[in-house]
Amino acid sequence: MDDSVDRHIARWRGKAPFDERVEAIVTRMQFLVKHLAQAKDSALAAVGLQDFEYETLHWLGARGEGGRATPSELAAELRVSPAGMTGRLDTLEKAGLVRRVRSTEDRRRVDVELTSEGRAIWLKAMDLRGEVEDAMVGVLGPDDQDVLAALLKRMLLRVENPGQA
Amino acid sequence: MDDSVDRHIARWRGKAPFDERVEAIVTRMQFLVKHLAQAKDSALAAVGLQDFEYETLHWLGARGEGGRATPSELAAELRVSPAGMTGRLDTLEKAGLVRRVRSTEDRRRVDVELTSEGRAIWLKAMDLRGEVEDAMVGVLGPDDQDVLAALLKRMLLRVENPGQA
DNA sequence: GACGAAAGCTTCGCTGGCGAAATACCTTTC
DNA sequence: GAAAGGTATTTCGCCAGCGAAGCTTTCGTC
Repeated sequence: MDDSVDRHIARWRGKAPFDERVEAIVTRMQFLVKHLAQAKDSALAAVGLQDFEYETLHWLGARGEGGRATPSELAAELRVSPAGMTGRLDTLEKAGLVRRVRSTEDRRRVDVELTSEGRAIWLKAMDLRGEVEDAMVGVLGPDDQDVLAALLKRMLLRVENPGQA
Repeated sequence: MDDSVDRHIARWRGKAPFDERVEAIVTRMQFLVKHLAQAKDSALAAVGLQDFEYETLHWLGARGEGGRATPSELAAELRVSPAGMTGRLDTLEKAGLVRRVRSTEDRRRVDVELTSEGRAIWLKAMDLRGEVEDAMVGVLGPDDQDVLAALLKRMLLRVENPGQA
C-alpha cells in the first residue's frame, strides 16, 4: 500500500535529479511531526493546554521535584530562540503554571520552576499526549521501535555534533 | 554516546509514568524536523527562498511540466490549512514564481501553476536543499535508510488511514 | 577600582499559520 | 426558475516564533 509520499515521489520520478530515499525519509518525518502537533493540540484542549505549553512543562518537569532551569537552557534544549522562550514562559506564568525566580548569586539569571498547579496539569496532560503518540508509534512492535529510535539517534547525534563523523 | 534526548529521558526515569521508547522516537523526530527547517532556511537564502516557499514549489513541480494543482489539493498534500495555502500562494505569486488561473469549467476553482522562473528557481533550490538533507540522512547507509523509510511509512499509513489496522 | 566586553534575559517589529466568517459559484430540489 | 444547500477560495483577527536591538548585571584586565 502506498502512502502520500510514495505517490508524491512516483509522480516525478525521472523528472528531476534527487535522492528518493532521502526525500521519502525527510518528507515522512515532516508529516508525522505535523500530524502529531495537530492531534496533540486537540487532545490537550481537554486540560486547556497547547502543544508548546505542554512541551515546556514537560522539560521543566523532567528537572525533578524542584523543577528548575534557566530560560536559556530550556531554549537550547527545546530548539527555540531565547525570545521565543520568553514568550512561552510569559503565557505559562500568566496561567500560574510556572514561576520565575531571579537568581541571587547571579542576578542576570532567572530560574524557572513549576508551580504545584503546573505540575498537576502536566501530569494530567501526559496521559492525553501519551495516547496520541502511542496511536502513532504503536503500529510498530517494541523491536521495531528500538530500531527506529536508534536510527533517529544516529542522525540527531550528527546534528548535535556537527564536527564529528 | 548520548544525544540530548537520551539525557532528557534519563533525567526523569522513574519520576513519571510513560513509554520511553515512544518518547525517544517522537522527540527525536521533532528535533530533526526543526533542525531541517532551520538549516534549509539558511541554505535556501542563497536563492532568496524560504522553506515553506520551496516546499510549495516542490510539490507543484512534481505535477509535471504543466505543474498545475488547485489550492485545496496542495493544502491537503502539504498538511496546511486552506487559509495558510492562500498566504503561501500570495507570496509566491507576488514573487512571480507561480500563477493563478481561474478554471473555466468550474469558476469556483483556481489552478495554480509554476511560471518558468518559478521552475528555474525550484531546480536551483533543489540542490541546496539536497545537501542539507543529505548531511543529515547521509550518516545512514543505503540499507539503513530503507529500513528507516519503511518504518516511517508504516506510521504514516496509520495516520493517513485512521480506520484501519 | 574603574571601564570595556560579554552574558542573560526581555522588548520590539515582523511573518507564517490557524480557525471562523465571508464571498463567489455551482447544483439540487421543489 | 427561484430558493436552499454545498463547495472552493479568500479575508480577517489572532498567536507563537524569529532576529535584532536594548537593558542590566557580571567578568576581565590593566
